[in-house]
This record gives sequence, structure tokens and C-alpha cells, in this order.
Amino acid sequence: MGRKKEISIKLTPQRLVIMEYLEGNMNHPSAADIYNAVSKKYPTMSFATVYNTLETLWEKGRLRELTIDRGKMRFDSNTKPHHHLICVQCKNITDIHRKFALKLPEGEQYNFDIIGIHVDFYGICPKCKKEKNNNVEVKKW
Amino acid sequence: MGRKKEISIKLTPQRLVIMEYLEGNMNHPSAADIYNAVSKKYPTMSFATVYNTLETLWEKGRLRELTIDRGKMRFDSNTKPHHHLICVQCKNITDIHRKFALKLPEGEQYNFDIIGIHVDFYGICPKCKKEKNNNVEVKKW
DNA sequence: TCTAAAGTAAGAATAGTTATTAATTAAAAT
DNA sequence: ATTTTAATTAATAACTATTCTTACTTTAGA
Ligand SMILES: [Mn+2]
Ligand SMILES: [Mn+2]
Ligand SMILES: [Zn+2]
Ligand SMILES: [Zn+2]
Repeated sequence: MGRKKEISIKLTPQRLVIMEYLEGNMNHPSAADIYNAVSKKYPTMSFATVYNTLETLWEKGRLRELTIDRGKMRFDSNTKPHHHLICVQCKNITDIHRKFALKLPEGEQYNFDIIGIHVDFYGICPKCKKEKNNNVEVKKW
Repeated sequence: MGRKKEISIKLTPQRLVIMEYLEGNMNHPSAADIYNAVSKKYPTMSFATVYNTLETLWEKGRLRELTIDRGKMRFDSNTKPHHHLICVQCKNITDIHRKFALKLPEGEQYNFDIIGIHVDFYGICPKCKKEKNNNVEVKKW
């Protein structure tokens, strides 16, 4: 199942600082999150380089792209198969590593070659439950 | 579980033609898909009206918004709880109505109020498997 | 029928992402 | 160690999807 390709890319300082930031990062950052963080360590970093590096890492199987968040991509350096718990209010994303028994129903219309299964749990996280602006409005999920 | 609110909105011709297009539509169209289709029946339709109507229908619980597709929202007029089978090549989305037994692991960090669970199966659909440009490149999933 | 609140259309504005290109650089070849 | 070259970077333009603004129009209730 592991389609991990050889990681043979030029090791530029820009790529190294981005990879260091992503290593073990559990926050599922957006491209802007990554740019803001790595700019501190490497001030001439450009947005294009962040996107290029993310693309390269994805191609090499070192990164997962999440389409969970409305309007922007989120990136996941945890490439082990896992699922997510998403707070619809603060958009926090938590990993769930339990494996679920999920089988497609039989049927000709389902004759897919399956390459991945993602389970998304949507809800309100404990932190958001506590806050006063709790019931203001939960928009868009 | 059904938080279906009263559908009390002004019945404008624009809304009626959009609702008619969505009624029973299994294609999970984007806003542009909807605009292109309803413009034929109602040529002065504007993009803003499409977005406004989709927003209203969503607020009334008559529409589900899918974040499955990179870069653009897809809309689902089937509001019954169900899951999806997504072709990573042609981006076709098929409904799966089987209900799966999915429980969050116990643990304080998982103390969410769960409001929805979505399972996404990713793969290559039968049609795309047949086509010659099959192995050109499967980008982005 | 009258009125007020709500909705529409056109287009400007914004956000996120991708494309372009000249200059730079990592790493392979000598 | 130097040269070579193909890959990478930074700046910024372009693009796509979505949201905002505003003057005008319309629905639905009084
Ligand atoms: Mn994750
Ligand atoms: Mn569906
Ligand atoms: Zn939260
Ligand atoms: Zn397909």
C-alpha cells in the first residue's frame, strides 16, 4: 500500500526550513500559516516557494492535502492513513488514528478502484463550547 | 435529529428556477454549473443571485455544501445523511447511502458535540479507467 | 392598493492559488 | 576544485471562485 517514492529533491535552505516547520506539525496549516511561520526564520521566503515546495512534497508522497476547509487548502504532514475531527467554529482539525471497517456497497456503479478513504467528524470542540460567543452563529459547515 | 427549519422565503422566479434545477439533481454541481444551467431558462440571472440563493437554501437546511473539490464549492440538494464516492480524475461525485457504524474514540480531547459525519471514498471511476488518457497523470486528491 | 422589507443585477473587490520569467544555486560532471 | 546545467527562487502578474456594494425592483402582508 505504501506508494512512498524516493525523496530525491534539491535540498535548498528554503525547502529545509519549510520541511522543518511541517515535521511533526499537528495543526494542519494553510499555505498562509506556513508562509507566516517560515518567514520569521527565512525572511526572503516567497509565497511561490511555499506553494512550489508543498507541491513537490505532495508529489513525493510526503504531504497530504486536505480540502476540508472552505476556500483554502490545508496541509497535513502526517501521511499515515488517518481521519479527522473538525470544529466547525474555530476550524481546528484533530487527527483520529482509529481504523474503521468501511466497505463500499456492491454494485456496478460502484466499480471504482479505491485509493483512499477519509472520515470527517464535524462538531464543536470543547474550547468553543465554553466560550460566550458560542451561540452567536455557527456558519458554514 | 432533523433540524429542518420552516422554508419561509420569498418565492421569486430566480429562486424557483434554481430550486427546480437542484431538485433531484445528483451531480453535486458547482455554483458555475448552476449558473450556466439556469441562465438558459432565465437569461438575466446573475451570479450573485445564484450565490445568495444557495446561501439561503443552506441556512434553511435544504442544501449541503461539499468541500470535497479543490478550489471550488460543490452543492448537494440531497440533505439526507449520506456519504460520497469521488473520482479523483473527473471529479464525479456519487452518493453512497449505506450507514456506517462510526464512533469517536473515547478521550477528553475528543469531547466534541458531533453534528455530522462524512465518509469520502476516493478512487478512479469505471469511465475514467476505460479512457486512454488514464495514466497521463492523476493530479491532486 | 400600499408599503416595507427583502431580493436582484451589475460589477467592483477580495482571497487563495497558479503562471511567468530573469536571476540564482545545488549538485552532477569534468 | 572548477565548470556546467538543470532545477529552484523571488517578484509579481494573472487567474478563479466567492463575497461585497449599491441602486433598483419585487414579493407578500397589512
Ligand atoms: Mn491529520
Ligand atoms: Mn451527495
Ligand atoms: Zn473550536
Ligand atoms: Zn472519473
